Amino acid sequence: MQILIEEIYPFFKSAFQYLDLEEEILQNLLSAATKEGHADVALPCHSLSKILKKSPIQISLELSDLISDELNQIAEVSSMNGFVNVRASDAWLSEKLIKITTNKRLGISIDDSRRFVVDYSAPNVAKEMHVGHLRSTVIGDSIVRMLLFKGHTVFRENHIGDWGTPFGMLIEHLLDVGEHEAANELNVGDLDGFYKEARSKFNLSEDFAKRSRNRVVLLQSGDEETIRLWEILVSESMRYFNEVYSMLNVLLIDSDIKGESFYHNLLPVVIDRLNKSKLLVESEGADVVYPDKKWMNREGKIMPMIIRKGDGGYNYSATDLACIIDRSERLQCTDFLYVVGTPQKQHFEMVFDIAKMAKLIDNKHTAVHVNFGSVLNQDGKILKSREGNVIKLVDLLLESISRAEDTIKLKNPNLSYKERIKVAKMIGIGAVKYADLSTERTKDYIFDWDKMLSFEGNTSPYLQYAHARICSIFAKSPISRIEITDVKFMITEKEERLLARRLLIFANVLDEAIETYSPHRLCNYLHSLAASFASFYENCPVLKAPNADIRASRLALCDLTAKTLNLGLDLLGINSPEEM
RNA sequence: GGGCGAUUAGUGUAGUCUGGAUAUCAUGCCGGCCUUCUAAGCCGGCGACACGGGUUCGAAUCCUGUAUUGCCCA
Repeated sequence: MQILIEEIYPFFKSAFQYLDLEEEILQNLLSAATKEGHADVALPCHSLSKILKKSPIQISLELSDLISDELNQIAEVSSMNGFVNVRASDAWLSEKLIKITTNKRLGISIDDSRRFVVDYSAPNVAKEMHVGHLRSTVIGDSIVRMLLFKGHTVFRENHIGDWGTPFGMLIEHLLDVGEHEAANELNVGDLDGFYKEARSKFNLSEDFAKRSRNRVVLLQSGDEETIRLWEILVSESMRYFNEVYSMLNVLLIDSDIKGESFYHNLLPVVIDRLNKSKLLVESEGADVVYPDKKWMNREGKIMPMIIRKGDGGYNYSATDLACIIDRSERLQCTDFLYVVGTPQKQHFEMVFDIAKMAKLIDNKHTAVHVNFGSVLNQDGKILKSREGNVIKLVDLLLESISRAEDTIKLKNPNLSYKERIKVAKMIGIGAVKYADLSTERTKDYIFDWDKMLSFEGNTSPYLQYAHARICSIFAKSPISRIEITDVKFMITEKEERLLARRLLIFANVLDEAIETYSPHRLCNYLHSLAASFASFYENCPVLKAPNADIRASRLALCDLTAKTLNLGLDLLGINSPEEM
């Protein structure tokens, strides 16, 4: 409990001075208790044993004697097994609760503002969005929300695949099918069908393949008619992607699109910069750079990063470096986040390495590959979009919503049709997003319909349910939520104590979540909060509390819990229905 | 061949950076709780740090070896 540590630190400091111990030791040792049941903050004394030539038990006793009286108003101090244990007093908890309750940001501080670019989602034009895009989109979006809330400037960038050789065949296929017909096909979301047809024609017909290659050349050279056709592909795909985004309730909008084509004109600049830094060398006809950190290829030779192939075509590495130039120099950003799967790890390490070598970025910049694990099927194999085996993201979302609706019908038949539809969307989409956000992002993820859509356990419906129950209390309460001001919290029951403690660490948890770009930390926290609320709810009557003061206090606990759940879920990009 | 990562109850999962007390949470299974604010809930019980060595007063956490496994390498 960070706020308690800060508060009691000075007392420990003077006790340490009295014992002639260095402050640095204190800084390392004084920390949140590992067991929630033992204490809030603990100081293990075992390592002091050597210095003071006494047993840890004796030291912990002495230390607690030294500060026990001083901390009287704040906390109870005891010693056990060579630990000094500090447990916050009910009065102190109450006082701190008042502080965050009267604070619009629930005690969350605003950081010194930095300028971030978050690169996420990145679907491919004329290709279906699948579960792999889900991870990037959902994780990236939550990180964006958290950064914004902490007061940073954030540029969202949706780096869509809208350039390169496949567009030759896609455009030729578009011409074959007819513009209107093709737009229709893309519009209804049959992107994979369109792509596969083009691909199979490319493989089967020599003539079509030849046309496609010519078309790529036209596209690269900026031929007006070709560009017009290309724009049809892009805009129809985007219309479809936007439907998915709107369904998913993510922040991405059209102006966030910075596709590969957007950086096309910067590619010669990349070559120029690398040349000026004398990094670019010729190898087997290609322009390459050897990063400082050495990588071996299969033949055991030092492997360069290819910037431009022998045929003059640019590699992804060139585009990625162009992005860095644009983001650093035009947008003046300091922090670059790439929400991209772990398989790209080596690629990004090389890119960042080269960017530093070429002085495209320096010490004031950070470039982080916010990597995430693969989506696996039940057999533990990578879920790939094989023929006839694609799982369309839209279908997944629709099924989730429909399952949520079935459950609502069952559990709350009194809800009107209109409400039910609305709430089913919040729950169905929330369940899918939460399933993806709540596990440590670098781990592989097993795609499991039943688990994803189950409303039991560590899931968003559980959190949403806790929120809805609180709203339901207020719906029946004579005191409304806005009337809750300068309440005196009366923390007396063990369920109230636990709930209060959980409420107080929100700001700290959020800081940790954003520091490591780990939404799952926020998820785990919200689940623990909802669980402690559920326990409180069962054991501490609110509206039927023993007296008016306790009722007011409990209503205030309810209100703060609801606000915390609401804000926490919002930072995950999940809605909190008021009834469900 | 080189590089990077992973391994925690039947299942899933947190903790590993920065070592600390009885390893988190969920699911599952067993047993209780609806005339009382939404039982999508609550209460109680069962059950795990892959294996070996090292460092340390103390190791899931640090070092090292082995096994299994995943990914990346014009």
